Amino acid sequence: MANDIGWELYRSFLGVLREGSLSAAARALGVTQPTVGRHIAALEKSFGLTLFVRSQGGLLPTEAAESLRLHAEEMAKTAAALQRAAANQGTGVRGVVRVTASEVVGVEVLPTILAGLRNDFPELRLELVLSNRPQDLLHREADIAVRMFRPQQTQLVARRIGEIEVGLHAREDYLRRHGCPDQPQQLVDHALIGFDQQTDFIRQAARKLPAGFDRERFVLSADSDLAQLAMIRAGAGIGACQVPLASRDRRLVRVLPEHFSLPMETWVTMHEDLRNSAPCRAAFDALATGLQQYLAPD
Amino acid sequence: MANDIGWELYRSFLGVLREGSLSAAARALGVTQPTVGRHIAALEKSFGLTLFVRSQGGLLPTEAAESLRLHAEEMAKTAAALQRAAANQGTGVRGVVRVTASEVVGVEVLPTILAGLRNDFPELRLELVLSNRPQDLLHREADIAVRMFRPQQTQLVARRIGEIEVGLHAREDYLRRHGCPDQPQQLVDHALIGFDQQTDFIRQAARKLPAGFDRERFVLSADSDLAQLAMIRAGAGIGACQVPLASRDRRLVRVLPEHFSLPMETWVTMHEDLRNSAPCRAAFDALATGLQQYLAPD
DNA sequence: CGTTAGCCATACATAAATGTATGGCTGATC
DNA sequence: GATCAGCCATACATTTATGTATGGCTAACG
Repeated sequence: MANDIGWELYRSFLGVLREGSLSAAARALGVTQPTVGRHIAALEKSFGLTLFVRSQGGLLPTEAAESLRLHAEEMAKTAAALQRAAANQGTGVRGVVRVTASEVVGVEVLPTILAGLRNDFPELRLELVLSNRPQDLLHREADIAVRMFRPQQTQLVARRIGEIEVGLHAREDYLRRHGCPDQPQQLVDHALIGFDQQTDFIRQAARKLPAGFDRERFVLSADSDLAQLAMIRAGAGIGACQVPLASRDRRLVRVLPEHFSLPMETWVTMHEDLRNSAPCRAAFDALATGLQQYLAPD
Repeated sequence: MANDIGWELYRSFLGVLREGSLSAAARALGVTQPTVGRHIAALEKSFGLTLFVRSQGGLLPTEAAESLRLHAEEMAKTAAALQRAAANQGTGVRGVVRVTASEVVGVEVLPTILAGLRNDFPELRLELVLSNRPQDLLHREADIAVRMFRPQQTQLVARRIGEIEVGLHAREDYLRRHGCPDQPQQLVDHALIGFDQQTDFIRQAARKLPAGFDRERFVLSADSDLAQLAMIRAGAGIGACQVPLASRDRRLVRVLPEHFSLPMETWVTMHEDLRNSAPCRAAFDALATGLQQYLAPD
């Protein structure tokens, strides 16, 4: 049983996996090609197995190497998390804070809030991770999350912001041309902008939808919420979007407000260890107040 | 933004956190004290914060260092997982397989099975992690788990072994002295060996218990299942243990079998990626057949 | 109060890892 | 088919990291 293996080697290993060649990995890692080559050789010797077959134009990973990839990726993630955690540890509001949110919120709502935050704290840096899949706050894939459900785990500091209402909307001129439905059944005659049944939230919400607004009727469909929003704004038809978002755009009109209304609980969440971190705390507070204002503008 | 930090430094960092001094960490890591000292200094410089206050008799971690501890621990765990994964990748049944199980199963049932396995494959090494808290198979804290519940996650290969029955038992001579109860109410007059209400399984099972066998009646209590078992074997009173375990010991007699019977579903589980790993596969099969035999001896 | 055992810091020597330079190889492009 | 751009492997120089040796310090113990 040889001794433990230097963690640096794993880093080179991951580099080669990602980049596909010693040279490219070396460039990415800021070292030279022979160094990476030696690292891989050392690993292969330690493990007693071939990780890459040297071929022209690069190295291609063996099955064994692929099976180790996830572990290496996780090491990289953890190393990044550690480094960020350290950067946020000092005094003063400086460092990098990673914020995760849905695409729509990230594109439409957060920029204003974060810009204001950056204005108050010039030494603060922000990273946005936009994804509908919740990031793992416990392992610090992100520091702060804007989420549409009550967080389950303890160890998380969570603040409930309120409810974002989702409703059907269309552009004014679209409705003028096609008529504005005042009964759900009339939706059949309209161009409906739909969603793919992906997130848990949608699956739940789908049961509460009024008849007439179901998947088979969709004329335009997109898996991206942003694309749906863009289609609504372009006057392509009737679709669902957040009410406070639509009310910013004077051309957008709400459709069937009594029949179609989905409230989404909104939470801002972070790891409890970050309460004492000045930059995270500042970002957390800014997000909470900013989103509150988004929900209920004065 | 300084460059990324060498992963080796994190290893030294964790070493100092664990050992409490540069010298001790150096011994543990197989390097020298000045080296570790330089690593810590390098980290502190990179982060721009003090991780340890140098005091007589060692370094004591600052709050900042403590907040980074979990990340460092996780890096170590992942590195270990990667190394094990690599060791199991080669051809032939060799390498290290980590098996996790409850304490009772690990002490009473597995040794025979694993000894046989080792006999068949001398190059195979086994690590036992005994804990009632389930280990994380996805992150490979263990390779194979013996569990008392159906695994939730996909990505896991699971085989249902059957049901282990838990019943009340006591030693023959104890019952001869104190009489053998044939009604639950009579338990009141006996020395009951009890458990602390810790695991989920017990909390659920507690509801199904017959009257008379509840926490207030316990004369002897232990948080360790092994200690309870030892007390039953020592003839200290009546307690719960696995039926196939008790039936090995001729002196042990089952008590109130009609009134008290808890079946525990038993599963052997591993990560699906390990299906192609010869050592894991061998261990998985051996555990499955071995446990099956434990449940229903011919 | 001296002695011991533990610790950290420093200076210097040594070993190890990295970088530089080069050659040979392949496939693409003109 | 010649040129070029990309890659890996090797030999050699250099930097970097590590180990060795030592001194100073503090707490515990006789």
